[in-house]
Amino acid sequence: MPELPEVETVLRKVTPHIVGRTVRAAHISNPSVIAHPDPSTFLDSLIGRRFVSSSRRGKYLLFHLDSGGLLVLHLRMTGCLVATPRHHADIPHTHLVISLDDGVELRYSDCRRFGRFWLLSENESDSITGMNSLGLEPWDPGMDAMYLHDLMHTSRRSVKECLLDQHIVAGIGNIYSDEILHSSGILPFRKACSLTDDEFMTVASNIKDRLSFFLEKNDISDKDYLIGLGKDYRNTPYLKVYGKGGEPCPNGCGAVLIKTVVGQRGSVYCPRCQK
DNA sequence: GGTGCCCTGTGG
DNA sequence: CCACAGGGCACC
Repeated sequence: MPELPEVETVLRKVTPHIVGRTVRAAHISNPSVIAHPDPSTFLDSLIGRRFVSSSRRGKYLLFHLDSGGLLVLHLRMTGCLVATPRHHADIPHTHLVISLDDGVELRYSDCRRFGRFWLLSENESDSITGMNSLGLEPWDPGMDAMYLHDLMHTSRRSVKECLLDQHIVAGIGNIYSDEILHSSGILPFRKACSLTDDEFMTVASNIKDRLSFFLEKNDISDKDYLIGLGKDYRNTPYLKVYGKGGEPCPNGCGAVLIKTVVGQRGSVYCPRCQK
């Protein structure tokens, strides 16, 4: 479920509760969310370590350990990460609980179990998470019209498929690709190679603009984050097209939004505003 | 590049 | 009941 703005929100809400804290214990109740064949090595590398910082790359969360190791998490569709007080009420589908030295518990729940944890030891080259082949971050200064042009102008894929391709720009998912393309006035099924230079510029600008907008809208208090179990993303009141097929275009153009499938993903667009 | 698959829950 | 869900991988 979560796309970049949601993952960044998870990072911001969880980080203050874990940095500086040491892992006292960890319990895996479902090893399928641990990417390593042997979860006990995962636990061995984690227990006793201190969290020194955290960061994000695309939709991956990175937790840096004092050992020089790196705990990596991808939430995929339904992953939720929350820091709770000790003895907080059980959260359904909890697969990993990391207990910290101040009593806080870092809990991972994931209904569909698509999410994954990895643990990279210091100096271990990362050939397992997929992070090393990610494209630029949306707000990287190099993520501009020329960058998109270079990676997309010979592609026979649709522009939407390219926006969803994490090797091009990291962090865009199905909701925000639709929002970006509506704001850009570009049909999702347009071939990427058909975009003009002006359109590449518009898309580059709207990627930054829309993701910034939704990141800001996702701001949430610690209390409400815990109540919502980290999945109350608060973007829905502000979505213009996603999930709104059959409704009037929010631009007031008079057309009705169309729901279709592009690149195997549900997609909504305005047949009048998007060319 | 297409397709299936990993899973569970929800809505039509 | 089936279709679908905000992700990404392995496999042709």
